[in-house]
Amino acid sequence: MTDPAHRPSDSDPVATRAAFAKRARRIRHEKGLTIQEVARRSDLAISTVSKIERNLMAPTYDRFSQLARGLGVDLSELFAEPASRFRDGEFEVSRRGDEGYLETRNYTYEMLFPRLKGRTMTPMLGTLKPAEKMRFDRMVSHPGEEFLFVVSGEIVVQAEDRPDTVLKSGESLYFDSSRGHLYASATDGPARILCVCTGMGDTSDTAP
Amino acid sequence: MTDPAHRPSDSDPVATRAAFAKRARRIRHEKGLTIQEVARRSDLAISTVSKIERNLMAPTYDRFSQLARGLGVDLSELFAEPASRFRDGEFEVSRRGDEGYLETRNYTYEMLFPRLKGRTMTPMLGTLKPAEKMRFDRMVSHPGEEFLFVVSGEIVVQAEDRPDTVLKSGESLYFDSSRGHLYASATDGPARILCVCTGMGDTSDTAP
DNA sequence: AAAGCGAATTTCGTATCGGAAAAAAGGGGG
DNA sequence: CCCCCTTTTTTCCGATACGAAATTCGCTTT
Repeated sequence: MTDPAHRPSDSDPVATRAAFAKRARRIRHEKGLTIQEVARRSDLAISTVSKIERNLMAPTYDRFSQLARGLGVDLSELFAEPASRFRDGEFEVSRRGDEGYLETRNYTYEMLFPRLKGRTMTPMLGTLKPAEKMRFDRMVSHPGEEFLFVVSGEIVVQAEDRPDTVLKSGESLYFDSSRGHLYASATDGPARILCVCTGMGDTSDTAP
Repeated sequence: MTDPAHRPSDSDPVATRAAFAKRARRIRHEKGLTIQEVARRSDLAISTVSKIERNLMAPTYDRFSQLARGLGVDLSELFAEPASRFRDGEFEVSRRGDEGYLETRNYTYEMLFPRLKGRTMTPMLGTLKPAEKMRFDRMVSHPGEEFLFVVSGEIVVQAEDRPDTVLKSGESLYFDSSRGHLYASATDGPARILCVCTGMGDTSDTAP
């Protein structure tokens, strides 16, 4: 009915509500709660929770907000469907050199937790070759944020619209990954860095 | 009573609605849209959009779902409080010992980027005292995820429903922070760790 | 000033939400 | 099978969302 031309994201008027209803019920079941329990914790009427879960009505913002509290989830979580979620007591250790290597001409990256699906952060250990031995690649940029910590050695960071920055062992950097960036060792020898990214999904793609 | 900012998952019933209203209007202004334009694209009545933006009513699920479409944003974006958002090319270096210390009986934590508002990750450097010298605190837990890397020394990690885990220098750990946890040095001397959390807002609160 | 005009707000009637309580649907015992 | 207890659904009605139209606001133009 609206212009066929533009489609912002997807968004469906009432179609998504059915999905929302199912999600609400599923979350409740996963947490082992009863309707009355949720009703009590959210200060909603029992009947209201029941109707919402069966998609018999469209809750107002207020009820919706209360429901989230009653379910013990963040408001935005009620919209975050997807699948492989990092959840409930996940706990994994990484001994050095486990697996998930990523070798390029200038870096050697080791993905630390390649098997943990749905996590927010993507940590990796890298070994940087000296700057003079590096081929000059173009800078990389990707959505999300990036935290960089120098474990040993000394590195130089090139970033778009920024003077080069030298970081010594123990120093760190936090920046918007969408700014183009590039690392290299600042000395004759290699340098070890620890790099934690967000917004990379959880599949290995391009190195930072 | 609740945090002034927002965050963990508590969510106030109607208090947050005001923030929601402001956000809706701000997004509309940022996109240079008029109320009627949004009304047209979302198939909402003009008056409805106006009332929602001024917090004169609590829209139903269907309405704010339509509103999101009309604004050209994803539903979840309407709830993701950007507040002070980390944005567009942010770039900050942390030399060791800058500031933001957090000293407790058992740990010494140094918040690495206390000034960077709106970031997703909260990185900190910690020095752990030996286990035998630690007072036995109860485990801490908080929403979000946590990545821990041992910079030097050797540590022991206690976690709920988990056998104690010993991590040596260079090894790391990734887990759901809502599982109760506690760290200590595993040797006679202190240990240095790097800890990166998510979901802590960006104000310093309890140590991990 | 007054007029003109688009944007935003207010008014008002109706459709719908949403709470309290009644009814129904499980689920075990005895 | 009947009774008792818990969980869920249905019913009923007061409260509220929400659309159409009227009104007011904030401009610019003459």
